[in-house]
Parts: sequence; C-alpha cells; structure tokens
Amino acid sequence: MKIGDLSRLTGTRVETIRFYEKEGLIPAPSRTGGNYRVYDQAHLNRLSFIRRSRDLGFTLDQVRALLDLSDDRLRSCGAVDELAREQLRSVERKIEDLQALQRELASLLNQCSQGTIAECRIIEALAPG
Amino acid sequence: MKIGDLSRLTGTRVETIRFYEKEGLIPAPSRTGGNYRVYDQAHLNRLSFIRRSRDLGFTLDQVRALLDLSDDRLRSCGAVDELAREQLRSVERKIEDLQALQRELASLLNQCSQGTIAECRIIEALAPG
DNA sequence: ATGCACCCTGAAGCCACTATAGGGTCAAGC
DNA sequence: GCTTGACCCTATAGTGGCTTCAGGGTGCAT
Ligand SMILES: [Zn+2]
Ligand SMILES: [Zn+2]
Ligand SMILES: [Zn+2]
Ligand SMILES: [Zn+2]
Repeated sequence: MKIGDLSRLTGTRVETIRFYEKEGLIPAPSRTGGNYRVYDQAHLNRLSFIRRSRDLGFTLDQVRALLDLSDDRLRSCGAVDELAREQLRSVERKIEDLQALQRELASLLNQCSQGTIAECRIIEALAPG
Repeated sequence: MKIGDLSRLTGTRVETIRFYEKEGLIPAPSRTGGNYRVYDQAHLNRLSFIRRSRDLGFTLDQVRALLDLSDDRLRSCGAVDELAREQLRSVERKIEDLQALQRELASLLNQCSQGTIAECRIIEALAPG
C-alpha cells in the first residue's frame, strides 16, 4: 500500500499521515526504490485506531496512551475506562458551556427588533454599561 | 490606568491585552516617561466589548466586524444580527456533534465490564474489525 | 542600597493539523 | 523516447487565540 491508498482507506489526508509518523504515532514504514512509503495491514490497523480515537475527541496524547494500553492485552482496562470517563466529562462540560451560549444568543436575537445599530439589543449586550 | 489595572477590571491577562493591541483590536495607548502604557475609559469600554464578544464565542475577525458595525449608530443592525445568527447556528452544530460523542462514549462506558484490556468494549470499539 | 511588584520587547510554544514551494517517480499514450 | 499527469518526497511556514519565556527596565517602600 502506498500512502494514497492508506489515505483513501482511512479518510485521512496524506499530510496528516506523514504528520502522525513524525509525531511517532505510526512507525516509519519501509520504502520503495523510488523512496515511496510502503504500508501493510498493521499500519492500516494502527491508523484506523488513531482516527477512531480522534473522532471520539481524544487528544493525540490520550491516543498515545490508548495505543500503549491496548498492547497490554492482559492488564485490567481501568486506565482505559478512566480516560474515556474523563473524555466524557470534558464533552459534557463543553455541551453545557455551549448550551449557555446558545440560550444567550437566541435570547438576544429574539429581543432585537431590526432597527438601527443604536437600538440593537445585541450591540447593547456587548457594550459596557 | 496601567495595563495591570485594565487587566483586573476586565479579567483579561496582561499579555492578552498586548496581543489585542498588536492585532489592532485596541488602539495603542499613550505612554508614561517610563514607557508604561496608559489607558482611559474608552480603552476599558473597547476591551470590555471585545471580551463579551469572545465570551459569546465570536472569533476575533467577527469581533473586528462587530466593533466596526457598532460605531455606525444609525445604520440598520441587519449585519449584526446576521453575525449573531451565524454564530448561533455554529454553536448549535457544535452542540449536536458533541451530543453524538457523548452518547457514543456513555454507551461504551456502560458496556465495559471492568475486565482485561482484551475484553474492553472501548478498546474493541477503537480497534478495526 | 535593596527588595519587590510591576512593566517592557521580541520570540517561541501550544494543538492538530493544513498549505505551500520546489522538487522526484512512474505508468500510459503518442 | 518523450511528454503528460497522477502520485510521491522534504522542509518550512501558517492557522487561531492566546501563553510562556528570556532578558531586561521602572517605581516605590524600607
Ligand atoms: Zn506536536
Ligand atoms: Zn439588532
Ligand atoms: Zn474497559
Ligand atoms: Zn495568529
């Protein structure tokens, strides 16, 4: 597999794959005579794991930790679950913050009666008073 | 007012105030003999406006636009409202994405029965198969 | 004179990529 | 055998919105 194949199979940009390699998330693959990267199934599996973790919102440092943990098949999964619980809490906090924003913006938009800037409730809410 | 006073009054870090100046969001203030920045009420008002806009989730480019619009007191506030509506839509999209994440993480955590890594539902969900 | 809180500049670092410049490789078609 | 075009390579810089750091200077009290 060349890098473009891996890209298509995982929905990851070519540049991102090279970036993951530089960051040590994916082992450097072997090369062809023309200096092209050649990947195998293990690379594909690892990149898929990384992408799914990123899709769940884990940071690259958390992904590194998850990759390490996933190798240790016989250990208890407590650490994995703790990472996931932490991520869930962080997502829930972000949702709450955004919902507060949503309420405030919606309320301002609702109050504005399409007049001039001088009477605009949104500008009024931003300006100090 | 010195920069530290402005910082305390607005809850903005000193470095952030200097950053806003460099970005052209706040006009460069006059200086004392010892080269300290001196701010007045107009600076305080402008920084407050910026911070409230940021708290509502507007980007610095949007803040720039809002500041420009807010000067033009007699114009219709249509452009302001459109920025706010756009921001509301963006917030709502983010909430939906995060709620999907929340459901997925919660479901995985719920399925995991605290065994070994080999049986962990979370690792299983990440690994390709 | 010394300490200490505060201020200054300029540059680099953070995250997770993305983009750009300036090239090289390889198979197909003429 | 030469060109075209899709693909690949490296190295570097840019994104947003700051934060941190290095290496100083200022100003007031003791
Ligand atoms: Zn990094
Ligand atoms: Zn309005
Ligand atoms: Zn588990
Ligand atoms: Zn920037």
